[in-house]
Amino acid sequence: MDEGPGSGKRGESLLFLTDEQLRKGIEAMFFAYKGFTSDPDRILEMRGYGRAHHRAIHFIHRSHGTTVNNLLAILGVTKQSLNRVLRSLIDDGLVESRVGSRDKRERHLYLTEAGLVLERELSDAQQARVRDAFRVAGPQAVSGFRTVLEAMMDPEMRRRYQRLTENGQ
Amino acid sequence: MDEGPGSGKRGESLLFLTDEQLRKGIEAMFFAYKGFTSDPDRILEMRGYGRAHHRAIHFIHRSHGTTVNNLLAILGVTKQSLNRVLRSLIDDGLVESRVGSRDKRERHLYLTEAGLVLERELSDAQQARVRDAFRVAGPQAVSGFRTVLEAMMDPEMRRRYQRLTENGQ
DNA sequence: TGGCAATGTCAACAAGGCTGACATAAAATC
DNA sequence: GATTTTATGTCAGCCTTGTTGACATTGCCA
Repeated sequence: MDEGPGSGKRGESLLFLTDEQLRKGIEAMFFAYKGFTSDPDRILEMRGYGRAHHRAIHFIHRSHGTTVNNLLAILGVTKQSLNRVLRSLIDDGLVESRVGSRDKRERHLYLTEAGLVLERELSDAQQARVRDAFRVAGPQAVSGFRTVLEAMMDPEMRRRYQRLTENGQ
Repeated sequence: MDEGPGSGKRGESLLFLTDEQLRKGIEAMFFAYKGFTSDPDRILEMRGYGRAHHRAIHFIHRSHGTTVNNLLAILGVTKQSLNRVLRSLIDDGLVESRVGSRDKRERHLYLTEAGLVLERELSDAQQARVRDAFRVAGPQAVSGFRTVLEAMMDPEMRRRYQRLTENGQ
């Protein structure tokens, strides 16, 4: 390793900020994210869906009646990209799109009964893995895990995340 | 929330395993991973590369002279998929492929000077974000972060991760 | 009434996964 | 020494999911 920025030990209490420690963290993110998505991916595949469908289902479930625009902002994709996914979910009867009552331009999105069933299935699979990991790691580690992840988000996404998690606390 | 598996409080010390806590963890992974990759992605885009190129560059740098087969196992993709990426990196003079001396069927992969430059650029961008997050969160949180991520990996990937991180400790 | 906002849709393109098939060279094995 | 297996590369085609650009509809609002 060369002496790039952040190399070496800058102080007795900063040993966790060496290049080597940072690299471990980076690689841990890579490998963990793979595991994180692998269980739901297997379920989605059987239905002919992909990760994008899971994300849409998750956040529609999370915020019943959310608008398309809001969903776009949370997911951070283009409307054309989201629309493709949403179309298939609506056509398959997993998501319902209702015209807004206050503002009739808006569409409010809800999971149907069938949508809730799939959501539960995906959620169970993903939660099982996260729960096991949390249990093995313990409460203190989990707290640290969340703290670091939050610090890693883009400010705009952090705001959205915090807004999502503060209700339902 | 319904009473799915893992719902509710099972004991005074298990409040961190409620569905709500798990969901926060899941959403934190989603939002954090976005931030985690956004800085390198911007650099890659200027060169006409994508995430797959970054991953290849990272692990070739990490393990100088690794074989194609080894890289395939670490990345968890097909050889056709990796080959496409590797081809462009070799053609662009960022990666060198040398015939193995012991086993001449194998190709050993190395970053060239130009490859090292790009690696450093990508690495600096990603490390800057992770370093800031680590610094803000503190050593204890970082330790918990790594513990949870490790517990979240597939066993096979965890073994690979640990093998990678134990040398160069 | 005119303009802006929310949504949907068509078309085209790119990245990066995948499968299947086939080729070559070298190692390993019988 | 002949055969099989391994490591790699490559062609072709398919899928998901992201992108841009253009355009239409509807409805809110000033």
